[in-house]
Amino acid sequence: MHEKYTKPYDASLIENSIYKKWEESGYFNPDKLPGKREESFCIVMPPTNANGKLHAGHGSDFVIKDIIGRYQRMIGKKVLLLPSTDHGGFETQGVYEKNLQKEGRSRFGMSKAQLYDEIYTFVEKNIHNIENDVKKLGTSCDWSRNKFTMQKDIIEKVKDTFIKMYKDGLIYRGNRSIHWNPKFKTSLADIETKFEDKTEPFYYFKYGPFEIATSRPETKFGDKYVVMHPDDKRYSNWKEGDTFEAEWLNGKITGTVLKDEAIDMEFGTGVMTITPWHDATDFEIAQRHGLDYEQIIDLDGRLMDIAGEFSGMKVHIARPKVVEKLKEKGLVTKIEQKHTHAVRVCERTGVILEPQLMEQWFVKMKPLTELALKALKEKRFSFVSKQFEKTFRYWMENSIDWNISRQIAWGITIPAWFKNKGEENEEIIVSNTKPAGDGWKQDTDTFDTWFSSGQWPLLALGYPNNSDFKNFFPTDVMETGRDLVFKWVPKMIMFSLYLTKEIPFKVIYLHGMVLDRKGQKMSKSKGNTLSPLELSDEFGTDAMRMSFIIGNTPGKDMPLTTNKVNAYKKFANKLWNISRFIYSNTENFDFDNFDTSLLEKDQLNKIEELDEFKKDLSKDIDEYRLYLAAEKIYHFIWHELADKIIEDTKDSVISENKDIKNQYLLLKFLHESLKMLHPFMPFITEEIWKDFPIKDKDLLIVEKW
RNA sequence: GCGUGCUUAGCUCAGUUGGCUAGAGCAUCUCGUUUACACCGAGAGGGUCAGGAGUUCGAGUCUCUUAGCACGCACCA
Repeated sequence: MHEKYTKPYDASLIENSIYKKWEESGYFNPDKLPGKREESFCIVMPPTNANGKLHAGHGSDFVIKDIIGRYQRMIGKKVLLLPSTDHGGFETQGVYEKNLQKEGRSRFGMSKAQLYDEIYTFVEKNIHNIENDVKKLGTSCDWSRNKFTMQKDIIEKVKDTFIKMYKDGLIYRGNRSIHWNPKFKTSLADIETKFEDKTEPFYYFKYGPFEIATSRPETKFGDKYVVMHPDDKRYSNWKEGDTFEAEWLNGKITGTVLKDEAIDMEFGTGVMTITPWHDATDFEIAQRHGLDYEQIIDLDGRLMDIAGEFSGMKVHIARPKVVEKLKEKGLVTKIEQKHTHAVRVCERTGVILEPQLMEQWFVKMKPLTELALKALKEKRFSFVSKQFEKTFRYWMENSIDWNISRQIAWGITIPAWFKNKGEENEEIIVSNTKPAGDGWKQDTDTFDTWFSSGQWPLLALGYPNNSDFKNFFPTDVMETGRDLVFKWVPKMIMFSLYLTKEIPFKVIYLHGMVLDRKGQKMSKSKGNTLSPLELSDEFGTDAMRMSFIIGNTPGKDMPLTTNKVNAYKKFANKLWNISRFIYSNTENFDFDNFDTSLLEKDQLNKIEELDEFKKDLSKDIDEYRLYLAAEKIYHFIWHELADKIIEDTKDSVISENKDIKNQYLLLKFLHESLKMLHPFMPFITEEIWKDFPIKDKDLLIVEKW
């Protein structure tokens, strides 16, 4: 009887040493796995952002992939779980700038190169911390292949992709309405923004013969067009191109009437003026009607010279003053104090965004989305939860061109060169090297993070020539959070189809968000976060892993409570005691050489049931019903092995004349149970496996399923 | 406005292709400790499976419909 089993199971005593054993065995590395393994299996793990700590969402993230990986390893495949870190572009720079602020410093007054170097150092340290955290979750990934998006070879390939796409006409330089973050001074893609409801006053102004309504009076300096719906009977006397005189902010102006179907007749007065430079819808109207446009707000978010006495003011300060001036002129007809509307803000920083017209790099999406839709139609990849297929399709059918340039230091520089040829003419060359001749200036912009992470399965495996790429691509499963169904997954599919004609992965498993006990999103500001590491410390990693899986179908959000984690901590202890009982009553039993022909019908039936159970469990895992499989094995061990097998055979193995058939049965059930539970609860099963009476056995992690 | 999901025990949720008496964890109640395990065991209570209609020999499961909730997307001059 082993001393250790006399005490309740204590995860903290064994987890570190077990993980170390696995690492030392080399079995995380597919090249070092024992036995002959024909088939390979690969999951490229979504890169963790280099700027923070692991949160509860990462719990599901790593646990699900690890369960799948461990199972595939046990059924005899060459398994590669590839870990990686993403530089996190804009987000990371934001985190770093906050740190600077705390030190009383700022990035302004620092060269871009200096900022880049400082962030690199910061990130390197963080990556190390994150690695340790991922190990704490029991993740069996191959650290020797760890990849980072800012590695030199990866940067080169990202640039090569850009150049190839430019040559193929899939990337263009365009002057379009983009989302500008005036605080962090960069443009953003649509998916990096979100809407926030704001309740603000809504103003009605007299504008010549019309009444217009707006929530942004401070943008109205240059407006000289009024737009109405062509079917609006109230204004049927006015025709497109009619002009009128109006007293306005800077004195008298001549306005022009436009008719456009984008106007909502129900909203406001049914007439609006347009500000194309600072509103995407207005810009589209202006383009349709061939109008010119003027910038009102600069990149700092301040009014420009056109605003007269208001020039230089931040928009939110100017607004009440502008209204005051209009009031004095007698042009304010009505103010609704509580108008609730959605304002576009930066998803990461919450900063209110200002639409601006700017020259940026855009990816032409249509040819790429068509590739993805075709592959979907041909069922070359599939979603574990079918509902995501619709979301995916919707995004592919409605995506607009993608702004990939960011005006931040922390990112991969865009390999483009500009030469001013006088007036507004600019010559552009896309190349890794400086073009011959004088006057070439390199583009100072960097790529959107998603431009590199979108190519991640390819880049991480060393596309196009690395042997890993040949062995493991296309990968088997993409497992990530359901919020990435349109942010990331389609990009990987499109880049992969474009560059290699292959799909990047066969199966897409999307998990839901982890919520707090009340079903609310976890966030630092609400103070309701549960760190997987704290859970692991308190209840054991194995218990934490089970709680992330059970009772949660793929794609569905899941409230997490410590109560639930505790339930699986109890389960670990139960298994511990089961092992204690079995080992202490089978001492000196020769499991290797037991003659199974001695078994009687009773035992044979039980073993047959065991086989049936295992088949069923395997099927569940094969079809990614991990939540069911975990619950079944839990139930099997507690209510079959403990409640029935042990209870029924107890007397016969405790007595002086031990029944060797039942001893065998107990060990057989324990053997299989440990294997079946191992993907879910790897630490405790590996620990118990140490004492299993088989000679010359290897680690459980590579035991044959 | 468009889309997706949800509504099953007091709470959180499973229930895979329709098929034994609808399950688990937590919570509640009763009993039990010289017992592998009190981080336990034996047992109990608790459900018109949101409402309605339909398909079927049979519906928690499929179809339609009503209501409520959540999330995503679009618009918000």
